[in-house]
Amino acid sequence: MYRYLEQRLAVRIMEFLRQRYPETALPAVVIEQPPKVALGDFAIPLFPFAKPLRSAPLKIAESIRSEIGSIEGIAEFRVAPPGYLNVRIDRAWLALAQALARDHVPKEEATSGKILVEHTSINPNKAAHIGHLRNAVLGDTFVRLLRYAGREVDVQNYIDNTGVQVADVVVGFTHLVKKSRPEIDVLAREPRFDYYCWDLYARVSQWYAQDKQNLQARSETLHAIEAGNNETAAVAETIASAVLRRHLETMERLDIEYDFLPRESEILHLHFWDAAFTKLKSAGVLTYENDGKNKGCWVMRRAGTGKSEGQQAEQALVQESGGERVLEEEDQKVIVRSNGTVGYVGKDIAYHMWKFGLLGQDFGYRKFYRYPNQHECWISAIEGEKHHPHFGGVAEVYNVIDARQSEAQSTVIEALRELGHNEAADHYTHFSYEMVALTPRCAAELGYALSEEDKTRPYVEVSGRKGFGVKADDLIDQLIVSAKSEVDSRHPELGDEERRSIARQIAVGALRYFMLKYTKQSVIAFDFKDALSFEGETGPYAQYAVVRANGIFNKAALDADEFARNVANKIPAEEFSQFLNGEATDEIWELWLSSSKTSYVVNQCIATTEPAYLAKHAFQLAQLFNAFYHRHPILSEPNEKRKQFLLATVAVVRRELTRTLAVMGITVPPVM
RNA sequence: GGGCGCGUAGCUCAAUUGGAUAGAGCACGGGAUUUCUAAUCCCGGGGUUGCAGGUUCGAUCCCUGCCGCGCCUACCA
Repeated sequence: MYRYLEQRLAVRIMEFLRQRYPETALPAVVIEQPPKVALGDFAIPLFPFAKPLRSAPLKIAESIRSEIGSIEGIAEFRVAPPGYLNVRIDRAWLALAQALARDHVPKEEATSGKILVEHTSINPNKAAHIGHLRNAVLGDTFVRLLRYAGREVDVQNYIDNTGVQVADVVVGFTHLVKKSRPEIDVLAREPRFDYYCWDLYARVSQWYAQDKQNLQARSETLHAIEAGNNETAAVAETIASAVLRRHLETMERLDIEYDFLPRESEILHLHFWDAAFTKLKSAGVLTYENDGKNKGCWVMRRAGTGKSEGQQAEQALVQESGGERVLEEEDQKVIVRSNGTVGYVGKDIAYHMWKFGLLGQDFGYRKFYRYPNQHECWISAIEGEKHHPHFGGVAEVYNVIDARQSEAQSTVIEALRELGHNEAADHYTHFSYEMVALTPRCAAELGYALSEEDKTRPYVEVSGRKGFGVKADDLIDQLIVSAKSEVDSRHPELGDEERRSIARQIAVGALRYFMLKYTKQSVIAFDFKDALSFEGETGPYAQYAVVRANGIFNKAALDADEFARNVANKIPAEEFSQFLNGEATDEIWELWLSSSKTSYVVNQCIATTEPAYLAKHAFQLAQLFNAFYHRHPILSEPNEKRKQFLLATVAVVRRELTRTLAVMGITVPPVM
C-alpha cells in the first residue's frame, strides 16, 4: 500500500514538473522518509532541481505544493526548509485500505519466468555448523521473499558427493578406524552419524599432517570414487547419503525444505562436462597452454582481470622486456588439468549451463526425502523415475554462497557471457554473504586452544577440517533447552508436550532472527550470549508482541483475522480520521504507517538481496506495538468507538507482523 | 604484490544507497503498570563516523593518499 502510494506520488510530481518545464532535462524524483513522522510521511528533496530549473529549492517546493492539485491518498503538502517538500498521507484513507488488506501489485511484476535459488550446499562428510546455518537461513528466507512477491521458485541444494572432503572421511573409515562395510552401514543409521564423521574428518586431517605419505590414501580414494562402480565408491555413497539425510533433518528443524538435490556424481557420470567442454572450446572461451607453468592445461582468463587501457599499455611494456609469461599466468584460471581431469569451476560452468537450459542434457530424477507435509524432495540419478517434475531451464538464478567464492562465481558468469549467453549471465546473481566466525571468548568456552595472536583478534574462523566450530544441531538443542526452561517456569499449567512445542518455536525464532539481523557483508562474530538471548532485538521479542496481540483478541473472544476483514464496515472513515489526526496520535499513526510497508520492504529485500531489512521491519513493528500496548489499555477503553479503533489497530499490526515473521520462517507460539 | 570487503557509542550492529538533530540492542544507572501476563515499557549518560585532503547546496556513504583488520589470489572442492 505504502509502495503504491509512493510510486504514484513520484509519477505525479514528475508529470507536473515536465508539464511546467517542458524544455528542461530533469533529474529523477527521489522519495524519502522524513526523520520524524511529525514532519510528514514522505519527503522529497528538491535540491537536485535547483540548478536545471534555475530556481531555489524552496520556491520549487512551493510551486508544486500550490499547483499540483489533489492526489488520491495524499492529504497535504508542506514546504520545509532548507528545501524539502514534505507529504502527509490521508490517514483515514490509508487506514481503511489497510484494514481491507487491499494491496496494489502492479501487473508486470507477477509475470516473468521461474527462479532457481541454490543454497545450503554443504559437503556431505560432516555435521552442519553455524556457518551453514547462516547460508540456509538466508537462502530459505530469500525463497520466501520471492514467493511472497508472487514468483515461482525452485530450491536446490547442490551436493558435492565426489570431492576430496568425502574422500577424506572414507579414508578415515578405511585407514584409521578400519571399519568393514557392514559396520559402516550400521554406523550410518545412527541418529547423529554426522557427528561421528565430524570427529573422524578432523582426525584424518591430523593424520595427513603427521606424514605426507598418508596423502597417497586420499588420492587413491578420490580416484576410486570418481571412477565409480567399486567398493570404495559404494562406501562413499553410503556415507554421503547418510550425512545428506542428516543435513536435511537438521534444516527441517528450522522449517527449511528443498525441491531438488543435484549431485556432482551425476554431473560426472552423465558427462555434463563433456557437453560443456565442446561448447567452451569451440567458442574460444578456453585456451590450451603449450608451455609455462600451466603447460598442458585448458585455462580461462581469471574473472575481474579485464584489461583497462592503462593496464594494456603496461602489459605491452612487460612483453617487450620479456616478462609476458609471468603476468599472463597470474591471470589464468585452470579449468582442465594437464592430466585431463576437470576442476570444480568447470563442473560448475556445466551445471549452470544446465540451470539455464543451455546444455542440451538433463539429470535423471529419483524421490529422496518426503517432508511431513508430503512435499517431495528429489535427487539426481543416472537412471531416474519415469514420472518426475522438471527442474532447470529457469529464467533467473540466485546462488547463496559465501563471499570467499566470489571469484569462482565471477568466472562462471564470465564463461556464460563469453559463450554468448548474455541474457543468462545478466540473470545470474551471486547472493554473497560473509562468514560466521567465533569470538575468541566463545572459542575458549568450547575448549579450543588459541594462539596468543588469535586471542587478540575480533574473531576466529571456523574450520570443518580442524573440527573447529559450533555444530548446528548443538546450537538448536541448546536454544530449545534454554527456551524450554523459560516456558516451564512461565506456564506450569501446560502439558510437557505443548511446552516443548512452544520452546521449539521460540528457539527457531531466536535462531533465524539472529542469522537475519546482520547485513550480509558483516562477519558474524558468534557468541552464545548473543545467540541465546531472548530479549531486545531478537526473534522472541517480535513473537511476543504477536502473542500479546492475540491475547487481547482471545480475551475479548474475537477472531483477529475476521475482525481485521470486517473492520472497514464497522468503523466509518470519519472515525478513522478523528482518531488518527492530531499531534497526540502520531504514535498510533506510526503503527498504521509501518504496517503498510510490508510489501515495500519485501520488494527492497529482493532488489538488494538483503533480507536484513525484513528483520528490521519486524523489529520496528514489534517495538512500536509494545510501546502502544503499554500505553493504551484496550479492553477497558470506555469509549466504545475508540475501543473498536484500537482493536482495529491491533488487528492490522498483528496481521502484518505475523506475515513478516512468516516470510522470515518464524511462527508464533500460542502463549509465551 | 594484485583483487574484494571492512573500520560508526564500552560491546554487537543500523543508517531507506548523497539528505533534516548519526540511530537500535546489549551492558551500566535510575524508574513504571494490582490492568489485554514484565521475554515488556519509560528516563539517563555515553560519538572528532580510523587519519588527512578533495568533489558540492549537503559526505558515515563518492574520489585520492595513508593507517589497521579480514577474506580470496592451488593442475583442492
